[in-house]
Amino acid sequence: MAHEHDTTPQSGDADQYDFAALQDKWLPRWEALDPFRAGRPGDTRPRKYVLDMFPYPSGDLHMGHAEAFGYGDIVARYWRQQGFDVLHPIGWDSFGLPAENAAIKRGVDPKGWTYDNIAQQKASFRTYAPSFDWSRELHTSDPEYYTWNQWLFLKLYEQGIAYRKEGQVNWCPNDQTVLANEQVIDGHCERCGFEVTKKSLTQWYFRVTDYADRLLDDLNQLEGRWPSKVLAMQRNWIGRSTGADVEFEIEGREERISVFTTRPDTLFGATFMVVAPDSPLAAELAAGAGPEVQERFGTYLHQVQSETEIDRLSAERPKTGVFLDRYAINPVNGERLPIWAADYVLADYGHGAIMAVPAHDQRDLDFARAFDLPVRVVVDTNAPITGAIPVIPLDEHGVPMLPDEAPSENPADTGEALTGDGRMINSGPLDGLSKRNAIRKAIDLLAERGTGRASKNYRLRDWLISRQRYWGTPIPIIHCAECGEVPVPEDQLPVRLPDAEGLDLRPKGTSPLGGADDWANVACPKCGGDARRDSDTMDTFVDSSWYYLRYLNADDPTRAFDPAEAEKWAPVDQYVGGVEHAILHLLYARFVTKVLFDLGYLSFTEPFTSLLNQGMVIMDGSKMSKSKGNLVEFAGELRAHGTDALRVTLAFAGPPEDDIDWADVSPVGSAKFLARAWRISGEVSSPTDVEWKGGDVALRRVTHRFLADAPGLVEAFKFNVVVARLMELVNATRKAIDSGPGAGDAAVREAAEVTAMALNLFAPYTAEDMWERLGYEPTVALAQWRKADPTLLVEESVTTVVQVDGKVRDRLEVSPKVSTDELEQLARASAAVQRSVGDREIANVIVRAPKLVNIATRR
RNA sequence: GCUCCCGUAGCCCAACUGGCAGAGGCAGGCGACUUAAACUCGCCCGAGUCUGGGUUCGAAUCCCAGCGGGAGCACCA
Repeated sequence: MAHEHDTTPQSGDADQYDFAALQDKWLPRWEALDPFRAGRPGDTRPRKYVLDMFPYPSGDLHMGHAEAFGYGDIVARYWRQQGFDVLHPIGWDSFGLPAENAAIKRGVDPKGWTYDNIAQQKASFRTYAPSFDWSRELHTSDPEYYTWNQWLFLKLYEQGIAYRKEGQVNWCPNDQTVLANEQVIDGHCERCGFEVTKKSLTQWYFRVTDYADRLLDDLNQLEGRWPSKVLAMQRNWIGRSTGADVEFEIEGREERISVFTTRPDTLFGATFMVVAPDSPLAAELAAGAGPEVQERFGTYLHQVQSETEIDRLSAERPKTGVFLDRYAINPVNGERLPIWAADYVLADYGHGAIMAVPAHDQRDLDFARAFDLPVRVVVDTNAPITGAIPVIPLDEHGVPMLPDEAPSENPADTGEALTGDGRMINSGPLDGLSKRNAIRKAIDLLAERGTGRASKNYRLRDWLISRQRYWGTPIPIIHCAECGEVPVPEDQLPVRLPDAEGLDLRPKGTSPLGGADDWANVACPKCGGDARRDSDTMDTFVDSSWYYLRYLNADDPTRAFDPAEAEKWAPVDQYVGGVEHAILHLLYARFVTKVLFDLGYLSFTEPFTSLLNQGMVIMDGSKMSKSKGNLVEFAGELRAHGTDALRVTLAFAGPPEDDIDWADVSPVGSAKFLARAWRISGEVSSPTDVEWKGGDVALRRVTHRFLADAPGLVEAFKFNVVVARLMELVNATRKAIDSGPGAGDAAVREAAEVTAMALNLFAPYTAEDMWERLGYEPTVALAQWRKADPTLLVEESVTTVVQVDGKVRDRLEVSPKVSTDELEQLARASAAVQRSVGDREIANVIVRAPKLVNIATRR
């Protein structure tokens, strides 16, 4: 501070940070440079594939898009600066219901509506400046794309993975249409709010359940690379449970009935059997029981089927059911078990029938108490369990307690089923065993007698992919009266979607495509006779299940994707998107990837190596919505603050996976920071070839600490911390200019250059302009990340904290290379320490050189 | 009901995974520049980490219990 510097900013526009001018200036120049095209011939850089979940073209970008694409772009730009050829493509998930709904409501063409939206949204994207390789842009609604959906369908069909069956599907009685599971919100239709019911229809499915074990087990590979929340949700959704299938003889029936149970150890506690009322089995059993039972059952079934999802959602409601006047025989003890039909048993899980053990299952107990059925305890949950050896509990006199008098509470009285571990009682050969051992032994027993075996079941159901909708991929199947289902030959693909013109798109329970007779009536590819095309279209989740592969060769008209390109780029290194797709999309993409692996097209089994889920942008503590009047419009924010300030604000707000409350953040503050950084680039007065070594060491230390730390922070998605560290660097530079060595110092130029280079991740326009003002050619996006100088990372001296009994008593300035012994001597010599220790005896000295010494005294 | 995650300055968030609770921002205060204001620049103010136990030389960090908030699943045998 001994010398003076002229730090007065020059007046005039040259020193006014104007984000709009920067955007106008750089956008056309970048587009001319086209720096983000990946996979150029001869490019020898290592590769990275960074992918954002592609958007549905709703017309404009919103804050959620800004956040997600902003994060994806940080990662893409980062890897580019680390020397990678980065593939960062973009496309449009452009099939789907909103286009069709708009068409119905306003009488417009779904195609025109969709492509208009894309054009509009693309314009917003340009200003927001993500570093996309636009040359690979795809639209799932183009025949060039969906023809490969059809190809995929045919491959799955050949494998028996795509199949048609009749099943219970979600049905909206108001809209007269089938709904996907994801379109049922709390039992209501997401479009009209009507209560959803079930209807039996013949639909196309993909056999996801065949892959259940792999989908579950392979999640272990993703541990630590995917959010644990998503892994948990997928595990939960797949819901594997292990147990046994047990076969019961039925009086008056040839074949035995299988039930699935996770508790074969409690077989001796079974007191009745329950079948799902809406299963064929229930109908058959009732039919065999005489007219009175049949009538009772019919009434009950009718009642069950008229129930809405809402009713079924309530687990609290009382149990209902009817006795079928039939009996099953318990295979382990020959007991007669009455058979009931009750809707707490689901037709499509396990075998649609259960053995009821009311003493040890809460649902069975509730049912037993409602209908006064017997309850038999077979596990003494009060008995201590020691490893594999059963321990017989003693009573207060030291006498071993006999099994029959052991349990203290009777579930029939308390209403609480005993579900814990314990010692088997009243169970013949299983008596005395622990739960785990009893399960094993029960399965052995059943296997010996040929009445059961170990078994697994899943909560996961097969994927219903057919939709009675227009705006989707036509299913490439032809129905022939003679030949049945005939797949469209591959060389006749694509089956193009007919024009919407003249079709009635209103939902009426059948596919609009069925009304396009010219389109639907075709000759059977097999026999040449009259036949009709399948009129359903595919779930749009089929489109998104493999799109990451299409980007690799988006223009190739000869195949869905090139396995050689897949070998080069895939799997995706970094996937970014919303947690709302935690199950459906991600599960389907994982499934399709495994199928393609099995077919020999891919060499990997998981599509997305690492996953980042961004949180939501909220306002005033709650989700933004028009009705709440707390909407933050992306377009308005962009106009007010510009791309860079928005992107910095989103990156700086907190951990990316947390929700961002727009009321808590300050885009104005971000703009100030950017202006501050930008101004520095105009003040630097040293030449581009200045020697760094001559620069101010204190500032250089800050710069190089940043260079050393930022990569790890970016890779850990701690974008907020990187921005904070950049702010620190800018503050330090400002200080060096104003009250340090001044704007001409080499360290100031170095800091400004590093700031520009790093700001490229968050604020591309500001970074580029700084780069130019510092004397470089565009583009900073391709400038390589500087290596930190290790000699600048070690301090000349560090502060050692000296504690006595954990409390800080002194600080010592020492060399970072100080030895443990030396440091201990220094600490012991400290006057403050000696005063603090007093005359107490020193029990232990912990030295963590060079940072800390803790002296523990005997107390 | 079950499972998981999170509680740090007025607010948003850091803290090398056990070693000085503060990197950064917002808000607030003071000052410089200005006729004044805005802008800009500088300085300042700030919690002992939700509560109660435990482990440890040492706990925001690990363990147990509770309180508060959020998310997912919910008759899946």
